[in-house]
Amino acid sequence: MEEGTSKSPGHCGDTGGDYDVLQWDTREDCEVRQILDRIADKWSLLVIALLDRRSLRFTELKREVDGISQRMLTRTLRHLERDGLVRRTVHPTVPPRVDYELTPLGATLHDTIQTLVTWTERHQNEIAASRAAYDVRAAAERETAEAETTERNAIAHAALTNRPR
Amino acid sequence: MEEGTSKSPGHCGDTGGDYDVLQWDTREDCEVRQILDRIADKWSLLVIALLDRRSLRFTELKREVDGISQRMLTRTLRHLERDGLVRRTVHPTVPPRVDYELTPLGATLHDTIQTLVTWTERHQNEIAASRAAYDVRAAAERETAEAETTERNAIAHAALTNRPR
DNA sequence: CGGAATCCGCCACGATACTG
DNA sequence: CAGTATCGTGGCGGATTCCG
Repeated sequence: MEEGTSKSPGHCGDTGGDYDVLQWDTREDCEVRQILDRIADKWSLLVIALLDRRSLRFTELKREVDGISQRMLTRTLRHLERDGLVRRTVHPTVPPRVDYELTPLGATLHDTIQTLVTWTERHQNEIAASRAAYDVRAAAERETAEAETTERNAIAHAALTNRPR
Repeated sequence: MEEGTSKSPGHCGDTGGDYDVLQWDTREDCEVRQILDRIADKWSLLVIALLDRRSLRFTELKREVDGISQRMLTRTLRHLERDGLVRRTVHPTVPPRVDYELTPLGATLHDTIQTLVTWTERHQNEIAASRAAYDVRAAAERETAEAETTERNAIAHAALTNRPR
């Protein structure tokens, strides 16, 4: 069905054998990266998560996402629709009504994403702690470095003023 | 580092009750989003994937990623280090040598990411097909719309030139 | 070798106004 | 209501230079 002809605009992965892990990353023009970038998109995740529960109208989405501009919402939805993750249904009424819903493919993506969100929720405390510790270290280092430079400057200045040889 | 440090960790989610699914998405300042954005980062995934196999030096990393600037590599590594995903080891030799390796936390993240990459690889054909179909439809629509406007213009022009009432 | 600091182009995104 | 079109800008990311 959808099998076969991957016309391969770059035909990245599945050379088989070894680790495919190393295949998808080095090529930045790889198609996997394109899709990943879309998924990684700031708004896509939110839209997908919202649509997973029920289909929504444009304005409902706009209201729920809170912070998205209509421009970005439109773009995001178009992209998701293009990728076959979201289905757009236009009701020829007046005023117009457009419903958005997740396709089966989109639903499977949402499942996959959830594991990542779960990971994030589970480890956000560790990460926060790590960040705090890092910031403390960084601040300390910056301070010592600063002290050293001022001291160095003081020495140099003293050498120049007191005994210019 | 001119990076925007996340002040106000203000513990976003877990207001309890209902679905937590709906908690992490609506708040854009949520910490989960911050972490997700980092993961979504163009280079972070690549670096993590490479470090999963073995620890690497700075230059090795730079050579393997292919396309990254030293600035971005440094930034990426600093961020990952700050989040506790990567450990940085400086050998006080000359010339200097710095090794980067995944922390246990970073390793678990890599595992989680892998499921997403697997999903992408598994469905990239469907997505490519969907995109192609969408593009065809879009092109067709654009063409009809264009035809309509030209026709409309022709009618208007005729009306103005032949019988200006 | 492994960075830090500086300059700068560019485009992604937001705000606004208009349309059907 | 559900978009498109247009313009202005902030910041991301690349190139370059200098330092330890």
